[in-house]
Amino acid sequence: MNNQSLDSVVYQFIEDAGNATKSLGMGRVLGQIFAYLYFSQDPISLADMQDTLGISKGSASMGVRQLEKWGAVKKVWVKGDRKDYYIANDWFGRILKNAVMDTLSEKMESYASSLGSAEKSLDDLADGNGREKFIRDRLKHLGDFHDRVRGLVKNPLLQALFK
Amino acid sequence: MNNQSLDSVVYQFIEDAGNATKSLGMGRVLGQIFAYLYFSQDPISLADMQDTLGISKGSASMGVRQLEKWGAVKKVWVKGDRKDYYIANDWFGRILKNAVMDTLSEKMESYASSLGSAEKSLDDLADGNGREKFIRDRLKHLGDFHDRVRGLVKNPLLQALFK
DNA sequence: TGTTATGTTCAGTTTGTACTGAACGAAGTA
DNA sequence: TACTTCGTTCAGTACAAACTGAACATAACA
Repeated sequence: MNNQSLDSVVYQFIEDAGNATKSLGMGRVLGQIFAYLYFSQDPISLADMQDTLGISKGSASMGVRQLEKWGAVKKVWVKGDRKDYYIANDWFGRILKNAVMDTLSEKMESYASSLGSAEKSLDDLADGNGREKFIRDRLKHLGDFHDRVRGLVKNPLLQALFK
Repeated sequence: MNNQSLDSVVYQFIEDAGNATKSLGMGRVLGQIFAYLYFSQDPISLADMQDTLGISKGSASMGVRQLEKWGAVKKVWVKGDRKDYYIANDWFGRILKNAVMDTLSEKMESYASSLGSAEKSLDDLADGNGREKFIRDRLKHLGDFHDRVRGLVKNPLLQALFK
């Protein structure tokens, strides 16, 4: 019932959040920073993060910038202080959507490019024999699926679920 | 228009697929194996994979097992040969769903467990002061989001999109 | 203008993970 | 029963990604 045991609950959660983001391939510090801000009533400076989380200056700076890019945290001004302060955003649907889009959309482009150049190469050496036909069909089937996933992302039904 | 240039198209695609799965955090060999099988008309043995992809025995064995688990490849018997042969499944919707579920569902459980133990700890030291109330509220909000994501996965609407 | 306080960058280091390959097990063959 | 052929396992290795921290950039202040 004192602040220290309250802190220990928060610290535990920060650790869990760090493990979560790490296991998702986003690095440990992202989860740690966000959890720290999310359970803090007051804005937090980069120096606070370094001290509390035991991370380097560079990690704090880069981590917070990544989170800002996804709309997970917001910079706020504290009167009479030159430091940058941050608070957590709590609109998780939006945050998740931004993060997923950011990490996936450029990959989708890259896949489309691979598919396209494979098709083009096939066209150049078309001879209509059995194996070429087979490969062309499979490529087509894969391309169709790619398009469906692409459309799925823009599906208003799915968009609504993130509200 | 000969088999060699056809091969080079396929090899290029295998490389791209390997890069894709790697950048998604699934390891390079999964993409390579699947692409190889997907563009092969005949069943492929583990030895074939080692030779063609230049990977180790262990990688071929473990990779193919992972893909089998997700329903991405299927074991087939070739008459008069003791080796295991594999072919690619082409129902991508099902494969993607299986893979996502497999990698995400246990994580979701783990998150639920973190949330639960944090709530329990809070209950034990409840004093109703400002900070404890704040943390409890944020925890509740996070738990609600977790439940919504959980429900989203089972949403028949979303399920249908994977058909 | 010099000094202090802060944020950013990136080369170097650490850490974690995918992959390797030798040893083993299992199951067929002679 | 000994030998051969495959598939599996897992300790060790190699490699890539995350993190560090010192050097630098920027801006406030005296």
